[in-house]
Amino acid sequence: MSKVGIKDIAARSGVSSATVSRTLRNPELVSKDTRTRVLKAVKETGYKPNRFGASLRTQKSGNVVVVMPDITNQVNAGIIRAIESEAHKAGYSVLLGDTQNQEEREQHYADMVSSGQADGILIFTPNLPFTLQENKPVTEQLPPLVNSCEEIDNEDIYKVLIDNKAGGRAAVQHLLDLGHTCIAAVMGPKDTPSTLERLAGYKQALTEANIEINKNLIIRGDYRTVSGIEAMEKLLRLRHRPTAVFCFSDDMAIGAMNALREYDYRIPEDISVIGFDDISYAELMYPKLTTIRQPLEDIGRNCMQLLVEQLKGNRPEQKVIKLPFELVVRQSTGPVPR
Amino acid sequence: MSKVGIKDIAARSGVSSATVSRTLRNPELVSKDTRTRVLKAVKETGYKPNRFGASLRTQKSGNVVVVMPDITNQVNAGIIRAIESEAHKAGYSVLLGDTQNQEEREQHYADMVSSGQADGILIFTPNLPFTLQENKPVTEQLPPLVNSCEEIDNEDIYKVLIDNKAGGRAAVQHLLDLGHTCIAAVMGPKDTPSTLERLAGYKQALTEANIEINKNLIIRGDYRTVSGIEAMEKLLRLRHRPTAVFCFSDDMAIGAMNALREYDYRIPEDISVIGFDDISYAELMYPKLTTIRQPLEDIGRNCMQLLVEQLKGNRPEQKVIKLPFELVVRQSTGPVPR
DNA sequence: AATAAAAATGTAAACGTTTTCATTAAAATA
DNA sequence: TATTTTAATGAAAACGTTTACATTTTTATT
Repeated sequence: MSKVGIKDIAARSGVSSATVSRTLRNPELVSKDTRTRVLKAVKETGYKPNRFGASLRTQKSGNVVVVMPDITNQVNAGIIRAIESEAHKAGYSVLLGDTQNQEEREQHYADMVSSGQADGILIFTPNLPFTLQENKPVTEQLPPLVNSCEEIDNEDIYKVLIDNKAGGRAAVQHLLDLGHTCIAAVMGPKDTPSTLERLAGYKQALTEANIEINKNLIIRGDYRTVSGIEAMEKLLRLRHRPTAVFCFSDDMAIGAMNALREYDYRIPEDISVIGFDDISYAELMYPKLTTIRQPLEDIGRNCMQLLVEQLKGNRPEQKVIKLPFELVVRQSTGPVPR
Repeated sequence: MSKVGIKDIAARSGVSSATVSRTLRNPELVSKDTRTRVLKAVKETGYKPNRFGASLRTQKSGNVVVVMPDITNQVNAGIIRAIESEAHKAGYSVLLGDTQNQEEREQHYADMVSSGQADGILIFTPNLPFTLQENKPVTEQLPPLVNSCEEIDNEDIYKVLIDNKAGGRAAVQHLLDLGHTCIAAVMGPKDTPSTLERLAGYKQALTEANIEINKNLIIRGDYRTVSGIEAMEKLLRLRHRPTAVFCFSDDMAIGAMNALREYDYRIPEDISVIGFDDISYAELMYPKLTTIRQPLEDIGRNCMQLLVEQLKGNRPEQKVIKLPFELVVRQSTGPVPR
């Protein structure tokens, strides 16, 4: 591997290392003549400035770390793709922090910014992996940071979110509009903000329609497919079966549909299913899944842009960016059977 | 953010910075007494050793970069999850290089290892983004590196692969066993090794069965869903329609099934569909997709392990690890209609 | 108690850049 | 042509660690 350093280039082109550095970082400061000479040497040797030397001096890593529970998830994958793309544009590299829901790992990735290995952090879990001191303003204690998807309970940090409660409400309202009154909910993982909000939306919609909330119709899931299957199996055992099911994620909705098919129910003739997310496979299911779309691309892009702003040293006035969701009606929901 | 450095800790605990460093890196070299004292200071201040100082000295970044065409893809996502997990175990962080099929980006990520920002690289594209000199042995010119999924045309680099040709052959053989003789193929992106191999397998199986290869039945795709839809539409227009379709990816198979449904074909009664990959959604489709399974988890794990070996300074004898595929028969394939 | 061996610690150099400040060369102005 | 201004370059310090080597302290051996 290349052991050629800035001094080699300096020697090779008969200038000082300072000039080499300038040629690479601030070409306008160096004469055309020497510039070409240096660049030639760089090309010939394949010289790449050592990042640590540079970073040590500048105190900037050029990295950004993103902390996510599971990158396999289509929602997260979609978001991270946009992040990566936007980061690249801004000249940053992204360090992947797949936490697999382990707090230890979350901490580990947060430490990367403490240790200077990353200049900023994107957090998609509801925990703030930094300890704050009471007396000081929050902003001064935190690195460039933005939070998304699972809202951290702190008003002072930057966030990009969708209105999960309104989303949940819209989903249920759609079912109500179709005449359903016995509507089940399959929740996401316990105590996650997104799930709590969607549940609040579910309850609000029912309450507004003067429908009593039936605890038996609310099942706990974890956003993953199998939990959708299991939830559906539980619901089917009920004496008063729901005629519609609102799953808090598309993956669970897909699981639910598979369970229904397993037991020969027709969708939506017997039971309607609505999901949340609008992952790409939603419209590829049979029947095509009705769902609430999250603008994944936008979320990722906005997250990164908001981070880049901070990285530039700015503290944008607006702390939270709300992005719109959208009800996408397809084939998995239909009128209540009579 | 923390501006506390090793010297602060040294001062705080009344030792030299060398001892602090040792306490953190080689605790066994320092007496129990001072150790606790130093650790206390570290804890109190929340000191995190600056990575650049350390890396500059040790010439190790503790990072690994993975270069992939598209992280949104379920296949890649599955692999990278395993990579991340394995990397974490070995104490490495992973830098995400989503190239989005742009050569410029590939190069960019490869430069990260040249610049010392990463100690090793995992490459899932068929190009080697390093220039080699003829006269020297390849191994000496390359950083720790392993290649997977899309095979790079070079015998000297470490690889973990599945036998795509045999996989293609197995898929077609399964269809032949069901009595099909008019079998279409929907290829992946032009000139990618994986697709070329699977095509070779397809042709071999047909030739062995004494079936002439019909070019009209071979359609070019790009592994993505829409190309599967389009390919199927083309096939349906043919005077002699195939009775079975082998799609070189599950995504395309899913697209193909959607197209078939769109035009009221029954699967598998009218046309059988087989995919490749066995992504998690394969068994959630209706009908459940028959496919060739790639052991994603294994691929990722082996890649990282092979890389870690090299990172340790070893050059394992065995250059390529072959992993087994598996035919997973589900519901999307059936006997030929008569 | 004297010596040798081992353990603990400190000193200082080194890692490869960037950038401030000083200096020199070139261009513009008088 | 002499002077001022601007542009181009160089010298050297600084970034924060780790570690080879030197030194001191402790423990073991005689």
